[in-house]
Amino acid sequence: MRGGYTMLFSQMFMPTMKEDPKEAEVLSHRLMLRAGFIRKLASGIYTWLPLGLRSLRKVENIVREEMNKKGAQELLMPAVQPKELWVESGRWEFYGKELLRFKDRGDHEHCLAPTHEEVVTDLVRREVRSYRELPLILYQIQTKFRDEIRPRFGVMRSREFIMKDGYSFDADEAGAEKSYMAMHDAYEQIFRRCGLRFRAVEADTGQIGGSFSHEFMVLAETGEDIIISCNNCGYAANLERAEVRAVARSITNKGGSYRKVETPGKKKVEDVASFLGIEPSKLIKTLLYATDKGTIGVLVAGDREVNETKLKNLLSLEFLTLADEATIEQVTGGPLGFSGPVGLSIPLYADRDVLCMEDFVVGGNQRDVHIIDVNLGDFSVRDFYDLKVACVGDGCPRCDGFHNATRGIEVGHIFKLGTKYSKSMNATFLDQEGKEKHMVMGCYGIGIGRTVAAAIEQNNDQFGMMLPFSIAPFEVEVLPVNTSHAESMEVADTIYKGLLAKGIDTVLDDRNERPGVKFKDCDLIGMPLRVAVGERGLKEGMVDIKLRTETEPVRIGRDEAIGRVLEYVAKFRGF
RNA sequence: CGGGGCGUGGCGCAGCAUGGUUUAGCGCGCUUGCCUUGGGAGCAAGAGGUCGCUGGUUCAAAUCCAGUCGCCCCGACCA
Repeated sequence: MRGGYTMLFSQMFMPTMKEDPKEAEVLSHRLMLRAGFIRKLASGIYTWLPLGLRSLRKVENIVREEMNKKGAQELLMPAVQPKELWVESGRWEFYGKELLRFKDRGDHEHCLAPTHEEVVTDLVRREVRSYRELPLILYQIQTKFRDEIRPRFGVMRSREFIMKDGYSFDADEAGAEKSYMAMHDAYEQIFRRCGLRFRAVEADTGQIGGSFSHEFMVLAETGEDIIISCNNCGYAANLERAEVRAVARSITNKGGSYRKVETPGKKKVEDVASFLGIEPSKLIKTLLYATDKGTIGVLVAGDREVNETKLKNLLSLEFLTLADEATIEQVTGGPLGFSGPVGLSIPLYADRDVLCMEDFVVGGNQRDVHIIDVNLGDFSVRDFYDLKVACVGDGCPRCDGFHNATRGIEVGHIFKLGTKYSKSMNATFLDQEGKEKHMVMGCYGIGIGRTVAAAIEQNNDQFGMMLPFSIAPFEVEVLPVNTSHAESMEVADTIYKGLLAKGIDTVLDDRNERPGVKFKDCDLIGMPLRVAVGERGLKEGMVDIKLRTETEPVRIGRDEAIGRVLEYVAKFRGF
């Protein structure tokens, strides 16, 4: 039996654990270790064991099917890539330490690929000459490596990971949008079929520009990302992207009545506010940033944070960081913690909240001094923009609703690249008029392993995993309660073989273990459907069928078991 | 990279402040036998650790000191 298709637990390599391993913090990680899905080799580097691999493959196949349905074609690109391509795209320099670099014996520099824009663009530019060959969507399912700052949560954020990455090449913007929408559609199908509760949210497009980027977020308390969504309309975005509705200015106070007050040693907003006996929202924070376009100042309400992504995009900045103390003193004349807009000569950008503030407090640009009763007429800013980090309760930019916040796990990201890579790497084609044009690209990623982990994170109970039929390692487990009871084994074997013959992904727990051990393992691994065959039931010719999601089994005649299982599978497997 | 913590049989831990009664211990797991079989049983007998590594202090180091490696957790990246 060994070496063949092993669907007998007695012969399967499935090291389950009764106790929680110390290294695991989040639930999915713990369960994946306990259920024998994965084992760690090194920080952020994991082996997928047979059970886990079965789930991983099922996700992969769902991805393949849905990608293929959209006309995308699978290929497989190298993980080791020469430096030259990355220099050409400009990313050898920009990618940073996440890009693992090394030299081969000939002293040539290479990297372990974290993503494949360079290679796929190089491939396509060599082979595609004509608009007739476009559009083209290529994808692969392949191991990537990113030397993450801090790997954690097991396979959720690992350094080596399996990713589906796809790339579209179109002749024009309209085509690129079509490809993008096709991928968006495919992703919806993929995550739906994986049984995930998810949401596609708008994401930042950053330096690449363009207006299209969505992240597919699996909703989970332990998610690392924050999703802002409207309680009224369909608007949803990640935190760095989330916009806030503009509010009309209702203040007419022209100012001119401000005065300085002593605020000895009060640098933080909270300290100043409590010292003056006012709410932090009555203050305006003046933050100085060092940028590639010089030092700038940003004004935001005292109780809010500046969204640096918004700021970066607004001013098309390459580089943005908070100014150091020396710069602050030089620009404002006062120390850190006492900066204010009054009298400053650097460019000031204000959050729109400031428009609705009156008689507020700002720093006095000198030690231990703040200014109170300040109004908009008392200083000048370039303009007012949406610059703050969105919060629960903020107004939706699209309707009259308000923002909610939830946590999510990013399992997919689709991105309109435009001509960033086709320009830097000169990927062109001849259009209908014989003119040379740059291809318009998109890229589309799915973390395959992360998707498995996210599904577990979202589907579990105190006993273990509760994966859906579509991605559980097996669909059905036949569990003979006592393997030394001949009739039990006979009936179990008949049902097991009968289900296999019907194309049901079935496993037989034929281990000579005590019942408790087998039931616990079955629950831990989260077999969607369990058929328990025991001496007791058989006395009446019955076996027990139980869905993992139900608490009580259904007792049914032994000869009807296969038929009933087929009904369940038909109902829940779907697709 | 900064801050915190941990490295002791396969897993989870105790022992370490106050070096020597410890032949380094416990639970789970593992092996063998008996027994048991509808929710991680019971009894008995076993196997398995140069206490992360290197160096130092000492008559004596799991225990003290230094260095080093690995891992985990909290903050800056991304699928």
